[in-house]
Amino acid sequence: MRDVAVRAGVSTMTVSRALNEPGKVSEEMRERVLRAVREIGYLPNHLAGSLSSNRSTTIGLIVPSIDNSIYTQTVKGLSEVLKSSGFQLMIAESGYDPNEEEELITVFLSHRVSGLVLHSTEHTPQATEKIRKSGIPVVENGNIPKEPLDMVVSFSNYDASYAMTMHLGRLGYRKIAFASLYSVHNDRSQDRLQGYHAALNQLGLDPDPRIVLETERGLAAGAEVMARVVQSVPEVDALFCAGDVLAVGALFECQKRGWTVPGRIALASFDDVDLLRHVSPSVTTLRLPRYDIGERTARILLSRIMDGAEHLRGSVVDLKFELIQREST
Amino acid sequence: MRDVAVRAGVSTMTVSRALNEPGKVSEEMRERVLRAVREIGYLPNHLAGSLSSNRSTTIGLIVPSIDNSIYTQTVKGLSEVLKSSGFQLMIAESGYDPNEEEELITVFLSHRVSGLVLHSTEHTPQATEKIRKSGIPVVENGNIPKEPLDMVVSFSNYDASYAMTMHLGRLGYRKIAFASLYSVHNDRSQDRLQGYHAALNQLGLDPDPRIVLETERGLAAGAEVMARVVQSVPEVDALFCAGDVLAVGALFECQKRGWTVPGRIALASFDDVDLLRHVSPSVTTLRLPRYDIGERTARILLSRIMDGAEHLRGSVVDLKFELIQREST
DNA sequence: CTGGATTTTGGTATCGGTAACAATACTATT
DNA sequence: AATAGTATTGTTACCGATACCAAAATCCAG
Repeated sequence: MRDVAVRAGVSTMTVSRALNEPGKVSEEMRERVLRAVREIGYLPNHLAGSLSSNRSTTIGLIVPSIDNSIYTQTVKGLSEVLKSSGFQLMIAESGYDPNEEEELITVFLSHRVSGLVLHSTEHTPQATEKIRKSGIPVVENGNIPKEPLDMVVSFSNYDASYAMTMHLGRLGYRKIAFASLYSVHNDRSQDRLQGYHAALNQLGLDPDPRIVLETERGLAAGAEVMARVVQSVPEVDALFCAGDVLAVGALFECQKRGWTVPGRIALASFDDVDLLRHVSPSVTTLRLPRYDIGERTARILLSRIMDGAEHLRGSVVDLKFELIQREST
Repeated sequence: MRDVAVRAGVSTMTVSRALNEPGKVSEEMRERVLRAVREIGYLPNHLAGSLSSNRSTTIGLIVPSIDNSIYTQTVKGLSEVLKSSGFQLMIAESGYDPNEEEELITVFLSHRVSGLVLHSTEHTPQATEKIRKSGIPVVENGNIPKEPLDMVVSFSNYDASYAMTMHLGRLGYRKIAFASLYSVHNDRSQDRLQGYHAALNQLGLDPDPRIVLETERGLAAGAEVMARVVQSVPEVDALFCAGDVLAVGALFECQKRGWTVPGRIALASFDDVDLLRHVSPSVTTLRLPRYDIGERTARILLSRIMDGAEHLRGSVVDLKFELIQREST
């Protein structure tokens, strides 16, 4: 930058202004500086700028696992909005481990990110404390927690699960099995389970622990769950797969065994992946606003950072969901 | 940091050393400093450190589109290795546009990333020039280009496509259709097409422009391609979908129309997504080392950055692929 | 034409660390 | 015990920008 200043015959301060606050500099100066910048091929040093101004243009994002299709839409939404404001995204994965998450939060704070996005809503006390102390805005977006850290942009896993279970009940299914992902350190999973139970209760149906299962992610797991449930409790008439692509695996298993869907057993899923609309029978599911969550998260974060919109502190945005009835129920 | 130094009764230099080069400081000092750090709740400022030392611990990654399942495995591989060395990942998407990519490269260089990972292998001249001038190591990993920017960790799209087409030819298929993604600004796509043509030539089969199609991504596109090809050129006996989930869409279309696979038409795919093994018939495909590419990319980059392994400059790592014969051919 | 208000530009300190070298303390050798 | 050698700690300058305030230039009314 010094070189640019010398070349343009001005002070570094003027160069800085010409580049960052063009309005505060005369037309002529601006051109002279920009020409010098071009001639020298000068590239501003963001590190120095951030250090000096005590403002940064990076946002930290922590997801449990990057290779999960449900996050990518959210990341895309985040990324697109942030890019348009010149912000950068730092991404890391916590592997569903709160301690790992805490570690990553520390690293991000060290990098002086100006905002933090956390998918998980379970954090260690130290993590919470560090974030509070740093004073930067945070958005949680995997669920709507009882005690938010700061802002929340999400949908309610409890409500969604409740809605789908009620839907199955209203369609006349009486023995509704439930499969979800492991619920340790995963309050999304826990809330889904609770929503399911609340709905059963509302429907006047008795819960049956034999048909409530936790499993890992993936097609194979879904297939296995379907086989296990139907064989161990033959009177089951519906399966609600509250996790990832479980339902697809379950459907394939039915096709393989010759169990008709929804004749022999109805099937419902949780996330509207493209696949569910194209398989036969198409699968009833919940459309979750994954992309919108990312977009809205970015917007609310930017308001806080750039406009200092303090009134947004602690705000909770429930983006809702949509139940899509298809052939499988 | 000044506070920590005062509290521990030492100079800031000693604090810096106690934290970053523990070996260069006496046992007693180290403990005294660490205690002060804990008491104050001090968090080092990475920006300042990087600026001062002229070294950063961030790597920039540019992918065409984040919400594409084939990249996530690579990102995971990258992320895991980098994390273990305390490096951070900045991710951005170029939307398949070289100008956008150039813009992002500029931003990343401004942020003084110490390495760059590019999925695309097509760049603007200015982008190439900026990277060269910056002197930082770069890895391309979407393809093996004729003129690499620097290092490459990938597989050959040409070889893979050639291998699959030859495989189909050897199985006795004579009228092999080919579907790929749009090839503008996408040399991966172009290379796949060339591999296909080279194989046809080798097999002594005549190319037929009516059965070579370019389409967008997605299940619907795959379905549409299958329908179009079979109806316009009935003598076609195989379809090679060289892109994403096209093959799954194509398979569903066959099931819907009652075309047996591989009886009426054989089907082959390009990327070994989990799904292809679970559908019925299971689909012949190419297993590409997506995760390994990420892992290896990170390692080679770290060698360059931390050990200054200059002999690695310009190295090209071909991670190969594996052809998986299944029921669909 | 002059004085004061306003805009434009510059000087200097500083952000929070590390590099490079200097100074001091400690060890070992003869 | 003296000296060289090594390990430990400190001093000072600087990384490359921006903040803050001062100085110079420009403008305008009276």
